Amino acid sequence: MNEIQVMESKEKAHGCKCEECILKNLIFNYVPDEDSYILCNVKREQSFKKGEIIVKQNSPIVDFFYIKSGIVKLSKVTESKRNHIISIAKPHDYTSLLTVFHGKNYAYTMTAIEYTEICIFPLNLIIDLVMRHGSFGIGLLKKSSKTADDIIDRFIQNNSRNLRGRIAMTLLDFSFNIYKSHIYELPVSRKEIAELIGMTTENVIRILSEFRKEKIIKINGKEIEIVDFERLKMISDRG
Amino acid sequence: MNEIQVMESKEKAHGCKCEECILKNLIFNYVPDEDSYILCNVKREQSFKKGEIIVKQNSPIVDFFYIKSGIVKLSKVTESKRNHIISIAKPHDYTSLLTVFHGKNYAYTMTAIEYTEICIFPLNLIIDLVMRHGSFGIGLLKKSSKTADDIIDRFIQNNSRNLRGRIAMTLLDFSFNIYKSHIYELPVSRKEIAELIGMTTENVIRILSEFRKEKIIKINGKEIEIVDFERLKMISDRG
DNA sequence: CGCGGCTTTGATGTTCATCAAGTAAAGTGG
DNA sequence: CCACTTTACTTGATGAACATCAAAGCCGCG
Repeated sequence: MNEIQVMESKEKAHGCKCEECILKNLIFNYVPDEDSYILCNVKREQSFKKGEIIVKQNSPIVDFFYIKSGIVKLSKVTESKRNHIISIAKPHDYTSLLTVFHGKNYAYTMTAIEYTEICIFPLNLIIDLVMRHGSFGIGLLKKSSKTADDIIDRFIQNNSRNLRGRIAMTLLDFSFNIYKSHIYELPVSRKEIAELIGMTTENVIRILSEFRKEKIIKINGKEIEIVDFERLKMISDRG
Repeated sequence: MNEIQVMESKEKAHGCKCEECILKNLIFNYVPDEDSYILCNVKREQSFKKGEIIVKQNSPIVDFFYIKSGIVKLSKVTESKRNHIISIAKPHDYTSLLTVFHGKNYAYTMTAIEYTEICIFPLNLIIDLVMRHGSFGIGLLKKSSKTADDIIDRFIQNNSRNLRGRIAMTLLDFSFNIYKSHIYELPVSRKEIAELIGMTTENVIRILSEFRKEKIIKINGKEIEIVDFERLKMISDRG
């Protein structure tokens, strides 16, 4: 038995490699060993390059997605053909909870905006597990209601700000909740920011330039550095 | 045994009076008889007059609410002291699903905007039932994800319309989804409409007046009559 | 190399919030 | 029940915020 074989055998014994990652997460805490074993054996793992579509709006729901690593955007086109970004999700953060339980087709398109690894489970299996383990259902309910509340909250926050406030909020959001750094590479285009916070691309650019001229941020293509954190926070709060 | 006593005895046998109403509803289908009996005995029913607060934002979560009859608004004040209406809920339509499973305090204030009857269950009981009946969990997940998706959708719809479009959408929404009539009494003030669709009270009034002058609707205080349905629909779609 | 998508800046006009001021309606306390 | 206060409703005028249009540079990709 070489080293790789030993490792593979260990993985089998524990169910699967991402067990630690999954167990850390709220949801999968609740399933007993023998079932998490099934869960692991049935799941398939798939990776997506920046820009690749994970699943398309309106395609029939068959799977349940879990973000293992990377960053994903959820978007939707309305009848008026306008594209809207609903949310930007990070690992463990969003797990395709919305829609899958009540709809026939996915309501949102999921796109990788960085290299992303997704764990894919047949929805039937998830439902079956909820049927057999109420506590798992509670876990999903918690996660799902949190996700929804967060999205709704972002909409309200967004709507009660002017454009400068929205951009400031978005920059701070990336800094705090995704990259945990005052300097980072924007994973989205100016156009996508516009679609996320409901304004035009031109004004996104214009306001980013304003912030640069006011020495609040430094811009280098997609790289953003927050220089004057206090002022950015103030603009986000007052705006 | 007089008639009333006979009826009361029948109710006990079935659990409780609203059993039919509850069973019609998605959620409570999934609980077996003996448990729905508990559910009925523990629940308390309470009625609220127009304008009365059912539960306040930030108060600790203890109960799970179910709208038996009436109309309810969900609202929230942001740090900037602005009030936002998240949703207007009708019977069976919304059951305080958001937040209750993940939060410690209610995220939204619930207010009766018409005479409303609410069934109140201790949240612990609901959680206990999900633990014991996975299918009930599925029911709640369905309902909760539907509710969230609807709210998110309304936000997107709203944000992609100009003010005339928003007002048109709102009037049609009341007509179709709540009153199922082309003539109805608005249950909310102009100010509340403004808080629901994110604009100023003055402009709500202004645009309602415009619609009146353009003979699209008739207004008599709170009474709205949709006269030119086609044009209203067009304004809602194009706006 | 050229095409399409992304980015940038400027000019222009529309949409909408804000301010102001007045009427009507609905509570409130004596 | 009436005077009083407050809240809801209404219209107009003004300016600010924002979308739209236009034009040009940039970059990656076939």
